[in-house]
Amino acid sequence: MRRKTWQRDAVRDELEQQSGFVSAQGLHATLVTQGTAIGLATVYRALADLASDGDADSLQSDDGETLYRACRTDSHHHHLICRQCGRTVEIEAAAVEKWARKVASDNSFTHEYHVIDIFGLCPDCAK
Amino acid sequence: MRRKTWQRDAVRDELEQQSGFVSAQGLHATLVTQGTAIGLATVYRALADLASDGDADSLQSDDGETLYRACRTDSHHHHLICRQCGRTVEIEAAAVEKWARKVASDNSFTHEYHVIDIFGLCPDCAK
DNA sequence: CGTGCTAATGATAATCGTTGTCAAAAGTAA
DNA sequence: TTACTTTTGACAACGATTATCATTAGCACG
Repeated sequence: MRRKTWQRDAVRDELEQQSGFVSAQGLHATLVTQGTAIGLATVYRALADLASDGDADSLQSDDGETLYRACRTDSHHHHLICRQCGRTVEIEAAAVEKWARKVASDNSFTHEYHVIDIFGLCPDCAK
Repeated sequence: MRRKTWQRDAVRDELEQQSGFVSAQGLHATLVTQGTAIGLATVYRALADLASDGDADSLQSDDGETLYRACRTDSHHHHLICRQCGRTVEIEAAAVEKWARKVASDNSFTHEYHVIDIFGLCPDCAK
């Protein structure tokens, strides 16, 4: 049985506050800076639980960190992210949304959600 | 100036021998088992060079390893993943690949790569 | 051929994200 | 309350990767 603790709530709330993907360490640092005394291991555990409950997406960044994002099934958007400076551009993806839903239903998968993000080098960092 | 060494050749040859993705450690182990005395750090460096030269693809596995594959542009694919049991279905995404590249170039981003994964509940887990 | 310069190697130490450990603290049902 | 059990958190441990640095060996060029 999963118990309700203020730590889990704090992690969930802070994750929902974030616009994009965050690392466990980053989220922990944010919480601590805000005056929330919470252990790093607890943040890792809370995020792992959120991800396995389907309340968060997770993916591996190219430098080996696990990144998390609050799972928004309603209105979510995608990002084009510069891997050098972190600059992001919001992108329209209606066609891809539809494609993702179709792939899922073609394979009889339900409760579909997806992680679609594009990375690259922005013009300024390309030189 | 990049010098030619038998170690780099050994890594490249062995990588081309492999059918799918391999980790640096795995490739090193294979080489050593075959009687090739080569250092682990050298394998890491050779693979990183191959990847940055565009001769190999690299990606992060879900357990945090960097995996390498000799570059074959026709075998890039994405996954439909059951978030309950982990069962995965490989999916073709040629149209989405093209879309991702277009989004990147429309915004003058170069060296594009993307994270596209679809999650859901497979038929068995849906009940 | 040497000879000199310097990139590459490899054993090992260091780093970094993450997970395991375990005693203490706190949620929950009675 | 009480009893039981999960969760927490400080810290140790772990595994993949990277840095260090003395040694080795490509690769011009004489």
